[in-house]
Amino acid sequence: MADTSSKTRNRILKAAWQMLEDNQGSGVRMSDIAKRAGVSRQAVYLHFETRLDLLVATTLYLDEIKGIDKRLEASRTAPDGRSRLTAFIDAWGNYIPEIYSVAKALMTLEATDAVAAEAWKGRMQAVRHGCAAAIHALDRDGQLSATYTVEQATDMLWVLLSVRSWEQLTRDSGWSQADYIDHMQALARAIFVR
Amino acid sequence: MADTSSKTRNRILKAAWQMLEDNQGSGVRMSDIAKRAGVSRQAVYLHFETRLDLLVATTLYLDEIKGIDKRLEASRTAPDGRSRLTAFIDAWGNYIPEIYSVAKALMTLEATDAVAAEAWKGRMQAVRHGCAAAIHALDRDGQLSATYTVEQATDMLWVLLSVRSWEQLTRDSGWSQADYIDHMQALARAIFVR
DNA sequence: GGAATTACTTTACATTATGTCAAGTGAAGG
DNA sequence: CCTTCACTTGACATAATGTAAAGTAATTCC
Repeated sequence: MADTSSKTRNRILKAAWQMLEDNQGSGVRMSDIAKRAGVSRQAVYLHFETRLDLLVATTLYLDEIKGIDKRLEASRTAPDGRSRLTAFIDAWGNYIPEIYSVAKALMTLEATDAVAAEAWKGRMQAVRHGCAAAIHALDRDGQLSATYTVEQATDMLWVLLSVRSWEQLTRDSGWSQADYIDHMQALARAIFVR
Repeated sequence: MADTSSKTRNRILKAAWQMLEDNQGSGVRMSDIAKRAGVSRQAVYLHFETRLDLLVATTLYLDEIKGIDKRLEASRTAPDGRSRLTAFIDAWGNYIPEIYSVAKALMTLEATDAVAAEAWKGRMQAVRHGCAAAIHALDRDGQLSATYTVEQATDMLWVLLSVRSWEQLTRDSGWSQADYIDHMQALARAIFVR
């Protein structure tokens, strides 16, 4: 069954997620996932051609489970650019820790595998679109700081809200999640809002 | 000869550097480096215990060749905190592209190898010290924005000046090196200088 | 009720890069 | 002449991904 809805397929996805969560996204092998799902290693390959395919499918699975679309919608319906920016940072910034482990595994592949790099890039483009939408909203309100073009502001916001930046601040520098959100919101308002 | 100054050892380091530069830090094997250096693969292991050791040695080799210490000195002798911050961003920010390929190879290992993670962390701590020094100078002048503690400002500057952030802006978003430097300097002044 | 299909298991193997091991070579130096 | 040093040569261990082929047990179809 190459279908996207199969009991086994879902068990594998859940196992992959849990396994990555337990190990913070590193050192998880196909055989570990298979074992956790209670199937043979080959069964995994029956549902996912490669490890990369499985990881990508796991991020999509998480997006669905976690209802990220709905959560991002709050920022889309914000009354003005400024509050939209704040809401977007809240929604995306708080989603990062929930997907971090799976994202980490994908980022690890990214470095050595060109196909994985493309896949990760695609996923991150979605975030960039969110950034762009927030900046555009600000611009439409005539509230975007003159220091930045729409393009530049989008790029900068995208970097600030990257998984890597989140990782460095919360993991390496020990910031709490609340501090991260608060500071990012304050920083974004300080530099982007006129 | 386990010495740090040996003709062959230096040839290997140079070959590693060139090879990584040519391939942007990915897909470079020990055998490729050996071939380029004109020695056997085993000769490389005679001088460097592991691939990680070789990569770390290559970054140190680059630091020396490029004279990074001297270049960072300019920021240390700046007359005031504000100019010190600007000078530091100029020095470090312009050093990143010169070491990027080697750094990339190290960052790739970082994801899977705990020892590599430690090594990379150590190298990045040096950058953090530079950030801390610049922020401290600003603070001594009574010029640090009230929005940040010294600690927080250091962490934030460290993220902004991380290799990952540079990578995303210049590689993924297509910023020129000059744009990167200018914007980082302007941003840092805007948020950190009172 | 027998045949075919489906989903999965089991076992074995190819691949690729790192790192180890042991024996050999050729030149420099006492 | 003999030893030591720096390096070479070739073989092997390891670890994980991915492939291949044959087998099994349950369901479905006629």
